[in-house]
Amino acid sequence: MRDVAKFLKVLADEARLQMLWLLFNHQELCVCDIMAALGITQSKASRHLATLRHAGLVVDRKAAVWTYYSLRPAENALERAVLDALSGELAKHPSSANVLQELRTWLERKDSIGGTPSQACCGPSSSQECECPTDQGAA
Amino acid sequence: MRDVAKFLKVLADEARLQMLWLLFNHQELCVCDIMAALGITQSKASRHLATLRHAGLVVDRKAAVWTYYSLRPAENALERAVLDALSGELAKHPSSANVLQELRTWLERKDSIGGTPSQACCGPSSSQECECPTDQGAA
DNA sequence: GAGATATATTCGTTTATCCGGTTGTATGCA
DNA sequence: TGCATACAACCGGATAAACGAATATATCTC
Repeated sequence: MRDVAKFLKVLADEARLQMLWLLFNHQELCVCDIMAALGITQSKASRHLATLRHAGLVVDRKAAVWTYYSLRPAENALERAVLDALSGELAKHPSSANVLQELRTWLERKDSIGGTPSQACCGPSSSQECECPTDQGAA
Repeated sequence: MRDVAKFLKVLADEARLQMLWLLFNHQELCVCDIMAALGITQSKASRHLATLRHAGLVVDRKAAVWTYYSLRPAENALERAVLDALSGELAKHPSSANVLQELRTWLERKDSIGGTPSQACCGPSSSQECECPTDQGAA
């Protein structure tokens, strides 16, 4: 009973739900993708992803400097049913489309540069946590 | 998205899961039934039931001094799916049988007295929060 | 090896949650 | 009217969660 509560507690957080939603729709994402899509700090992204990993909901795969996260197939009936219901429910929410759009914009930008997120910054959209120091310092 | 997290947060507590489990199996219960079955304080029972009520998961019906709680039919697909999965999952847990047994023992005792919980105390089982002052003070 | 990058982890603080004990309120009864 | 009961609501205090900032670690590049 306690482990059921613990499992639900992992899901009962908006940031983690958003991350799962992204992974429902995108197979595999690295931490910086999630940071960019959700407009959150690196610290927050990494911490919540660790929580999901410890709960067995996602797995990580390290490739060079990047850590890619993806969903892990549900192990028991409860998990399967809840995640299934969640993916259906989140699809209806207006903010879900937004974060997916943010993610796609980010991925395009990243891709157009050549795969290194450090230079994919400074775009016209989502300039929340993503500051462009060159405009101020180097000009 | 935030309301989904909030909904899950309501479920993510062992005491509240136990209460739902009791109501999955017993249609309508008053606060004192739940206290007795779970061996918790009145304060705790009332608080968690209020949380479930505010979330729309249960409804209360007042009859004289008693407040009877029962499940409220799920309103949306997520709620329905999650509660359904929960009821199936909790049935598998060993502790679930225990609390149901405690509840039945309590209900029998209560019934044999005549419906007033205040006198149904002092039995051989589950004497956790249920002290019997007559043994000490009035003998 | 130095420097840059992507991610993880630690730290101190703030905020939320949960709890038992107490008090408030309404009902029933003598 | 006064007391007991059933429950709700409030009140500190304790525990847990979440946060941003800073630091640590590992990998790549030059």
